[in-house]
Amino acid sequence: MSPRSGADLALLLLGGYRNLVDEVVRELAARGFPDARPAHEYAMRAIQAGADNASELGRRLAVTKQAAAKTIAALVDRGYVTTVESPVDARRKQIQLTEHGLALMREGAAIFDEVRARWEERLGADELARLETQLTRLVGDSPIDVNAPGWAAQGTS
Amino acid sequence: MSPRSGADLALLLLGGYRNLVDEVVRELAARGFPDARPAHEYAMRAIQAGADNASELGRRLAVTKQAAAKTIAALVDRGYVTTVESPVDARRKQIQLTEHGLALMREGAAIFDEVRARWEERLGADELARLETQLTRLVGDSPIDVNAPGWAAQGTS
DNA sequence: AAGCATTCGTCAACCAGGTTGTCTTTGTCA
DNA sequence: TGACAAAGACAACCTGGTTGACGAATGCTT
Repeated sequence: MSPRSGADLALLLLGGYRNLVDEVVRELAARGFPDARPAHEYAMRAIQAGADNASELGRRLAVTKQAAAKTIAALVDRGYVTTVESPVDARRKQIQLTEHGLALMREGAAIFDEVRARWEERLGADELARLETQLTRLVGDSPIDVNAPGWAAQGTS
Repeated sequence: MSPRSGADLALLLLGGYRNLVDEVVRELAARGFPDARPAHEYAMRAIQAGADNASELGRRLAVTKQAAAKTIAALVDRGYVTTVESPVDARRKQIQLTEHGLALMREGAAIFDEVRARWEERLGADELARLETQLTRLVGDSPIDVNAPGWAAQGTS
């Protein structure tokens, strides 16, 4: 039993991610956010955590500023984000979550946590915590750095 | 300490997958397969496991037959796969790995296993095995079904 | 044997989320 | 003041998918 090849491990990680994210997107659609995409969640988390322009957002998500600008355009389109001119730097276009954007974040976090709770039931709290700890040890050097002060304070309940 | 929100868990899974796959692609490039993409690995695993035409490949990878056909075209382009007319069904185009394709699979499996070995060093064999077991319990119902008789017999050493 | 439904592959158009490269505008600093 | 760095925008392109429409081959039923 058990996979135990490196390639299988990759498939497990990807599968876990997909299971989780697919469900969140599906649920978000059912709860009034039919146009939310996975990438939006992450971008908005980074914005909430302090990325207030395209270049900075790109840095935090480890993508180019052009890619970040496209994502921002999509978010503005959908009404999750607005841009305002920076009073201090005429080059900058500051971005902010709208009320609608904040509502999406609250709902998204709630769904993520519901899925996590189901996983906790399946594995037991200890085992899930252990799994997260070990994953953190493996992934500590990930380039995706969305978690900065600001996010945690938001509350995910 | 520790993340412990559902969204953080998603990021961990994605981060782990990316770390692993990025390294494999980078190493494959260094070892003579500069044109190998992550999707190729999975498609070729499915082919090796018995998917011998575009429609079947699509089913196993949980994508449309059109997407599978594009992947096959890319693999043929790169010399990893060849197609032959089916003797029994004139509609079918059978696909097979070439020698070059088999070489890629061997090298890819070896690299995956090297990374896994490094993770094992970092976590300890027990902890990594435990992590894989728990992930398997969470992901058992993944739609990606690449593992069928045929692959395991190939040997990944 | 005929007729119909299914399956296989393919074409075309499109989308999401990225990339590189080039450019203008604006800011900073020596 | 002049050189350089940084922000945003534009264009072209790539990968890996999607839908929809289709003809040709096959299989199933009557």
